[in-house]
Amino acid sequence: MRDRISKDRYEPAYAQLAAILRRRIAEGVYPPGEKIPSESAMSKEYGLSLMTVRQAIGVLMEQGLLERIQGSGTFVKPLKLTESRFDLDSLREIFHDPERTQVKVLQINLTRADPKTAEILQLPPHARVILIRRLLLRDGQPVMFHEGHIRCDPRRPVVEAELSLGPLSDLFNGQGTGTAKKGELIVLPALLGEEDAALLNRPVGSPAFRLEYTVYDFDDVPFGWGWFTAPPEVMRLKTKLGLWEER
Amino acid sequence: MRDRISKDRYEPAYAQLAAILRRRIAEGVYPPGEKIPSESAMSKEYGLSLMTVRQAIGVLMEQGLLERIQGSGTFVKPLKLTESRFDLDSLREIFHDPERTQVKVLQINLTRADPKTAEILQLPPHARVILIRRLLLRDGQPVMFHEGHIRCDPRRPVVEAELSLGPLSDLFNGQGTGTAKKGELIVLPALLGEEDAALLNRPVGSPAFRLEYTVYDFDDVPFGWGWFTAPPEVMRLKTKLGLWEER
DNA sequence: AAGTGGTCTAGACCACATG
DNA sequence: ATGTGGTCTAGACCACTTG
Repeated sequence: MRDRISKDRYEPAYAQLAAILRRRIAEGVYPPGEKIPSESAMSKEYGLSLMTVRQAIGVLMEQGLLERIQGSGTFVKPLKLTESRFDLDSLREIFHDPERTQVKVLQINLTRADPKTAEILQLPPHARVILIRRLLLRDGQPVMFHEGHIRCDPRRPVVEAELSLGPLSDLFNGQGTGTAKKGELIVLPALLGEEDAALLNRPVGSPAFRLEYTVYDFDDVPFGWGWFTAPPEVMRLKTKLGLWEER
Repeated sequence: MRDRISKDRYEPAYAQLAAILRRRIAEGVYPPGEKIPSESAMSKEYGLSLMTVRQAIGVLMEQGLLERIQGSGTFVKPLKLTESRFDLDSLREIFHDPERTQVKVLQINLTRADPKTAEILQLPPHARVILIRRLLLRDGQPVMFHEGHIRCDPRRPVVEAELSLGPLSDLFNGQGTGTAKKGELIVLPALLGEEDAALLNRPVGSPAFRLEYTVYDFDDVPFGWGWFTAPPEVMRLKTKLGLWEER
């Protein structure tokens, strides 16, 4: 109870309270599964308004440390491996600095849709599509392979951005100014085939991630799909959960 | 401007406003990258308090649809594949119903730590550890393989839960009542080796996920590590981003 | 019935970005 | 200087859970 919120400080009150609660959880004062003091109790104890207390709890909820149960209380959440979340941070680095990243276009064609592409893009068989295959290099070393299929739509100005030699930033850092409304992604384990392995300069049959995507425009029409192939060193799916130092 | 918040309704005002904004984004009224009306403007327009408007925006921010930039405005966020997040929902199903899930213990030993285990668990070479190897079955079909190494600590009552035949729920649905403070996980692509393949009843060399974990107790001492091997059908890493119907 | 979280208001002042 | 989001208050009433 000796913890206080200092008013005259750069750190907002809700953040201070969140830090206090976080520390108490780490010290075992509030063990996993247990209830923490009620919002009104903390409001009085620290001289904060209810909304501020709630904001502090909100912070720790986003971090997966607390759980609110209406009418019953706020509880310390035990670790659940099934609730872990992975993101593609490791790829962000790559696409965010054009200094070290180069793109080598292997192939770019106006061609006819194969059956799978026709199905995914909801096109008649043999409709026209654009096929792109490219290699992503990092400091000159090949790190990722990409194959993409784009609907060939007269209404859309065949998005130069998507064909550009640029750092793919349009696909990964925001679809141009907004052709895409939604997308679907799936990560799969895969083996490097002969071609992939040669391109990426790795042994045939070594394990890699395959990131498949489909993107839809604002009419909910799928306009592109494809995949990236990346070895695990490049695309790390790593996460922490529970109480690590700073978040 | 014809949208209104109806007061007398089961749906909270902030949710109604969030739905309105969501629809406007979907309709292209607020295109990606553009600024939406200011909080005070919406506060006046809909007759809501500022806090309520902020809550609505907060909802859409969590969904990755909006981005607040202090002093500048709130913007519609373009799709960024690198910001997609994957979770282990597919595993949650498995561990949550003991009806269909069985665990078959293949091996359970008090043994000596191998070098890797000693390093990870911060133990002297050849220290005592518990080794568990088990097979997870779903409707009688093998779906997942687990190998775990647990620190053999006299202070801790060798957590029966962890050794139990139970549905592993302690590992995946909350570490008992709270032996674990934090954990680290990494997903890797892998090939099924001879043993794994035989156990899981799959072809040798087929691709699979390997989920490696380490868990720490409240003294920050690592007390267990191990991995799960699962074919992609079992452990789906799939996600959507952008504007799908209901979230 | 009492306690808890969930929603909401009508103000206030501050920090930051932009012109 | 103006407008934006960021924080905060001191109340209020409602919905839910529990004894």
